[in-house]
Amino acid sequence: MDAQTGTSTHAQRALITLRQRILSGQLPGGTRLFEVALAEELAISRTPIRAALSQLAEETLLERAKGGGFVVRSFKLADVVDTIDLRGVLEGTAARYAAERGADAALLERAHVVLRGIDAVVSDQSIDMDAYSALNSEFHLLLAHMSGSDILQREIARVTALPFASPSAFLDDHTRIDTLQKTLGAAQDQHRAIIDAIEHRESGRAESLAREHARAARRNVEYLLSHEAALREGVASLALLSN
Amino acid sequence: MDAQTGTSTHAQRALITLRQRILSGQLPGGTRLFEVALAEELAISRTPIRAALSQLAEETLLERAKGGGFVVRSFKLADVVDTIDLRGVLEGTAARYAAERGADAALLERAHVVLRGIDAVVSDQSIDMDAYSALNSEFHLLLAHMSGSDILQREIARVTALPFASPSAFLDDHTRIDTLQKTLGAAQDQHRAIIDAIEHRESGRAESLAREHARAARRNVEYLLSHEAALREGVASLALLSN
DNA sequence: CCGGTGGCGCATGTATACATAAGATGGCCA
DNA sequence: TGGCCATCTTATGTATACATGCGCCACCGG
Repeated sequence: MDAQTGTSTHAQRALITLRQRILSGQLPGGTRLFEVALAEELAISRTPIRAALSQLAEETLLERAKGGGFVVRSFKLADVVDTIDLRGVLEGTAARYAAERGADAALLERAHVVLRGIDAVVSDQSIDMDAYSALNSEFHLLLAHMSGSDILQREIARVTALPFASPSAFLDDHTRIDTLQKTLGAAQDQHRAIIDAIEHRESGRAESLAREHARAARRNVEYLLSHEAALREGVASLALLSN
Repeated sequence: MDAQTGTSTHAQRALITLRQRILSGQLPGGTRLFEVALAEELAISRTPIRAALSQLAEETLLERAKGGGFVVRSFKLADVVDTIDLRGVLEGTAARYAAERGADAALLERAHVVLRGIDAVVSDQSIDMDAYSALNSEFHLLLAHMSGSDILQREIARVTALPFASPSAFLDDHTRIDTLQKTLGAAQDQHRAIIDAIEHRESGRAESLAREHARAARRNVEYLLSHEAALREGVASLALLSN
């Protein structure tokens, strides 16, 4: 019905609208969301609004307030760093499991295909960031899958859902091409090393490498944040930060 | 209003009732929950039922079905083991952070008090399991708190919410006193070692110890499951398992 | 001037009627 | 006899009216 969003129900559209507003910082952390106000603004009834709010709470973007109601979750700078580190810990565990238990051959093969794809993108003169982002995301997805643990995979997906903890966060903020190429090249080296460790069943090495790989993303954030407004401006992934 | 459950709203009561049914295995994994049926049975309208179902989805006990509706999440045996291991990984990270960043003095002091309390309970002739359970839970809560990371603390709380991943799961299934006392004594040694490592800022040791501590719980589960029906019967924490 | 108390208003809780879409079912036709 | 289509059932989606409960503010009494 709704060609714009591709969804049919009011609740779905409200969910998408509100999520976008939270992620963009338009609804800052700590903001309380009132059902009636939202219902009037979106021109629908309270019922689909409540459904949307519930789902946003599942995504951890909202928290239930005491005595009912929802409040936009607020993220401090330390939370961003901790979440990225947490992703490193979880992906490290995934890599370790893959090495210990043995990764599925088809997944490993696909990983090599993805790695070659990233090579092609990075070596190109003008880097296609969308293509890189897609391939990078798939690599991290494959890594989680290789763990062979549904529980772990699910948990990684949860943490990764936060925009600043996504493997492909902070990719669109590199102004100079040479710096970007160097950064992506280093990340790619780590990708290769992780797969190599998994294939050689070196679980400790695999875990350490995956952790360190996330650490690079953390360094990137810390660099962005140390330069305050100048760089932080226009970094979409950080729009929902509190301070 | 409701003296039994101590809650006031219909949604709260429905939440408690349904959660109990899922955890007890009365509603097996894969069961689809129909709003109308539940509403009639609990003699309330669909609205509070939907509220309760949403909250159960937040607790990961329910999953949203394609095309709407909710299904009871099903846990395989491997999921139990993986979740306990995941707790170990997360608590290991908490212990490492505490060692690296330095734990709050008040929390450390409280931890020592708890450890002395556990000593008293364990050395007693007939062990007061409720007292042990409460102290053990508090110890693990303190550990998460010592990490100094809200993100990590929250994630540990999420994982720990599952009954079989709780630090105090599988405590009421020990028939012989001597075995129990030995088990709890070993766990207590690990508790002490973890705190010692944190106090001496030995982060690697702290992380390893916390992981191994969870591993003990995992061994306990694997033992229970290897003896099938005989032991598994009557272990409340495992009631919601699929097979 | 201060403290308590009453009421009022707002936000969520609840019930219910109606809309809609997807799946089950039965019959009909090839 | 098998497959397809219409229809009907059923479950969720949505709107709306009413209930409830809590907090705030003002007013009154000391």
